[in-house]
Amino acid sequence: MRDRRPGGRPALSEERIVRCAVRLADAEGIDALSMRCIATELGSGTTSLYRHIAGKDELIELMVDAVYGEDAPPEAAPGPGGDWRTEMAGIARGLRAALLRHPWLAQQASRRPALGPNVLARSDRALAVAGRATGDATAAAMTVSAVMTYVLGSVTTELAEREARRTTGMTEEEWQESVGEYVRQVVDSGRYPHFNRRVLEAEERDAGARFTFGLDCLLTGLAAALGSG
Amino acid sequence: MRDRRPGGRPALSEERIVRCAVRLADAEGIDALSMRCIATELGSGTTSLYRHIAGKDELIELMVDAVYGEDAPPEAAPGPGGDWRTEMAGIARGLRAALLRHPWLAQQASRRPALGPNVLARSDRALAVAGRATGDATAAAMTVSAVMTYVLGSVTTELAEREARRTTGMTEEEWQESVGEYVRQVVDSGRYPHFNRRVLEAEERDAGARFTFGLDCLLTGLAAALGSG
DNA sequence: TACGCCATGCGTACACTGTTCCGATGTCGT
DNA sequence: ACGACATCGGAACAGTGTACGCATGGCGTA
Repeated sequence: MRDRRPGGRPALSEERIVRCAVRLADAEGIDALSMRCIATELGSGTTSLYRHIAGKDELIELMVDAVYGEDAPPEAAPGPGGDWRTEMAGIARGLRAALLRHPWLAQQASRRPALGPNVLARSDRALAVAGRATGDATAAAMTVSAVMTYVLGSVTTELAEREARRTTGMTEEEWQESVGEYVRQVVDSGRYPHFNRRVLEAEERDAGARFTFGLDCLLTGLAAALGSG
Repeated sequence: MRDRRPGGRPALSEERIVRCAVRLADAEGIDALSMRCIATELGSGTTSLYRHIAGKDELIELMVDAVYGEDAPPEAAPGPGGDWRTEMAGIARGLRAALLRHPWLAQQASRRPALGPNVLARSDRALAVAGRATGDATAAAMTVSAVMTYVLGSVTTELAEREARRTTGMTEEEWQESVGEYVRQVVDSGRYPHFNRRVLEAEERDAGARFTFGLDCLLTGLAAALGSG
């Protein structure tokens, strides 16, 4: 009855669905990602998707691993010439970039552990670098864990504000205005003296600067721990 | 028509609703938290809740600030006698404990920035400690940011596994079994040599040990950065 | 004491969600 | 040419957040 694509090749496929879902989640946010939405975008019936994926949970897992498999920026995979610190910093920046590219990714990190093949590949590269700093496999594993952990927390904090802005539909300026008003009110209450001091004296560094500062400190501490181990 | 509570005092209140919601979210997970569920638990109609809170979003914000306001464990607020490093470590452990006590809390951190009064109070205490390490307000702010960020990432990673176990209803052993099977399969593929090395050689440290290791390293690096600044 | 206002509670309804069931359709192997 | 089969998709179901409007009863005021 309906017109079908000539040749009978399937219009839907796991890969097409996942790619479309990633695109939609990037554009509209993970909350707005619904099966009906994906199907409409793909020009197919809603329930047809279930011929290729088991359910929404599995779909999200596939999405997560798919974006972890995106080409890492070149700085994340330099030749093995440099020292391990700059290389590890490169890997961290690459991970941060991936998490920032797909704001929903960090949210999923708190719901299920990422264990897909592409995630494992990233771990493998990081472990290789850490292995150059220490021969102790346990120490190397903990080093990688600490760095990944810091990156995740940093991006999460950074995205929280951005997401709040997006869902409320505020522009950067409106948001600043809104938060500024609230902060001023809190400062005037005088109950948080140190917070006041920060607001009044500290210059506002952007998220990138904060990320780099903390990462440098962490790597310094790791180097110290590994060197004396 | 219905029996009402004598004295006409309102049975519902924002505080009662928030407390109940926190209890339910702790017990059943944030996904199972629905308005109908809260109302049933409270013995009231579903839409009655909206007399006291604006909507689910606001409710969650209230929940977040409520648990941030829970009494911090004593170790988090020692007298100002000790050095700033151990005090900051105490604050970090206190934050970690709060996030672990309410597994849904870390998930919300990636959706909206925490700005409630109780959150600000915690920031204030941390800034006080950081201020003892450096006179530079900007440096102090970045130090606090780095520590909080690390804690959030660490707990997020830790909870991801726990949550996955809970939603699949697996016991610790079943989960280990399930993941172990998958890991063995990956190892046998031989595509991730460093990952293999970790699996084979590294001893498995629990989440608490990993947290402490990374935190110590971060604090070491921060001390170096602040000392030379 | 009697009246009316108004905060509070809540039943109904609506537009959504993910998912299961089952029928229709078209292609391919035999 | 015919039957098996994979693919597609409409209908239906249980569940969600919440807007609307009506009942109810306590309280301030006359």
